[in-house]
Amino acid sequence: MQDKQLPRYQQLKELIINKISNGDLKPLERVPSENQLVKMTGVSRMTANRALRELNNEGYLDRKAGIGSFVSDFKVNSHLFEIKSIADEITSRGSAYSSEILEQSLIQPSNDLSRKMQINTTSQIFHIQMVHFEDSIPIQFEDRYVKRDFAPDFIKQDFSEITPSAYLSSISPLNEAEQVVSAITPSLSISELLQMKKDKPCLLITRKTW
Amino acid sequence: MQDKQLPRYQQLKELIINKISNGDLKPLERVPSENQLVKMTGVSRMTANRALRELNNEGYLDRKAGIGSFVSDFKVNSHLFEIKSIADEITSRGSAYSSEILEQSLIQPSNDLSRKMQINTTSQIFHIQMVHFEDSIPIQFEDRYVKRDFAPDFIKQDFSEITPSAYLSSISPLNEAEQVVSAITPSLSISELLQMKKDKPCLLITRKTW
DNA sequence: TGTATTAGCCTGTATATACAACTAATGTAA
DNA sequence: TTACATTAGTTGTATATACAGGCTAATACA
Repeated sequence: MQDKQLPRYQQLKELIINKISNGDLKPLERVPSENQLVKMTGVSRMTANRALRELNNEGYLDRKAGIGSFVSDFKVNSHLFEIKSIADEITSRGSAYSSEILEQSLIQPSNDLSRKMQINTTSQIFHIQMVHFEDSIPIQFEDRYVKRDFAPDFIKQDFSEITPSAYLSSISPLNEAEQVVSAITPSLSISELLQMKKDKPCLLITRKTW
Repeated sequence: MQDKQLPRYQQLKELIINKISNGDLKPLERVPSENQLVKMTGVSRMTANRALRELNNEGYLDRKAGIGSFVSDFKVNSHLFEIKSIADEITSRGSAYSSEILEQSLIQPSNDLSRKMQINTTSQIFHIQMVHFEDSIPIQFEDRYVKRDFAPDFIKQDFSEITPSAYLSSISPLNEAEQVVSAITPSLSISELLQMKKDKPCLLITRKTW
């Protein structure tokens, strides 16, 4: 694909991003200092500086003069997009968060679903449905599909303890999202789950992350 | 406030950003090259490079090797946030855009409005209401308030030719926005303006830009 | 023992220099 | 005229060097 090689500072950046992605470097963990990178890779300090500085600007790292460079805690600082966990959002409002699992299973995708997820119909997909509560008031219904390959242990999780979003972030913190927001009048079953008055509108957020 | 002076690359960045903000440098216009900045300001080429490179990363400039550095066209590339003009959005879908002005006046803000806009009640505020059409179908009702100080000629514009968003962008392209999206059932008058069926939900976008 | 100093690490910035790659304009030879 | 080479200006990258300033731990000293 890309025949010519990337610049060295970019190689350094990707090396570190990869280590973060595959869990080799965990949040808050120390990354090699500029001088260590110089010794390890043979580049000059300025290109090591550029790599770390840009990773800092992009939110991957936190750097402090005199201390060092550390992997950002993505749970706190969601820089790429506001993929805020609904649980965090509720607790940050000072309310109590709880949830109820309706469905948690391993399925074969329908034709429509496999097309949307760009997989073939023989792949396996986790499916989870749950309701999120703020102070015992149901405020969100979640209907989520996750590739089995991406999160093999997804089905084993106890999502009354950790939300799917939080769990998936812990596996691979680097997500981008594409979402469409629209206003709908929910179906009767959903409307009942959320204890809404009949025909009251709500937001439908269709989101795809990778 | 900030007693100690900013680093030189940062001073350079702000100098250029200011020239863009006050219209001294217009979109697509050429900005001084690295070597010109060296001669003009006495910095080394590397710090001029850093200033321009970061402005490029932040979306203020477009740079091409062998060509030069140019102010970004913010109408096309809205990097800060997707404050896309409704007109652009419609035309980019290949549909025909049109609009109808309902109200265009200069008012004194109510107590509530002056508080929301953080001004005093003696300031003057432009008020405009209009409906946006996609292929003759009404799809958006706009209710906008603008500080007179910010755009003194706002009231003179012919918004059947240029949308308020586009006009305000042309005055000051660097906007940030804070917006809240919610689902509502619109009032009867709005619902009629948009030719919606009664009790059909729609999106309410409350937005504040500066 | 307690305190002050120092040494050594870290990031942050700034400079001078060098070479590569790209582009547009210009000059030159066929 | 046309085709090619040259040249100058641009950004992109990489290095070596230097100094400032923040922080920590070891060290020296009273």
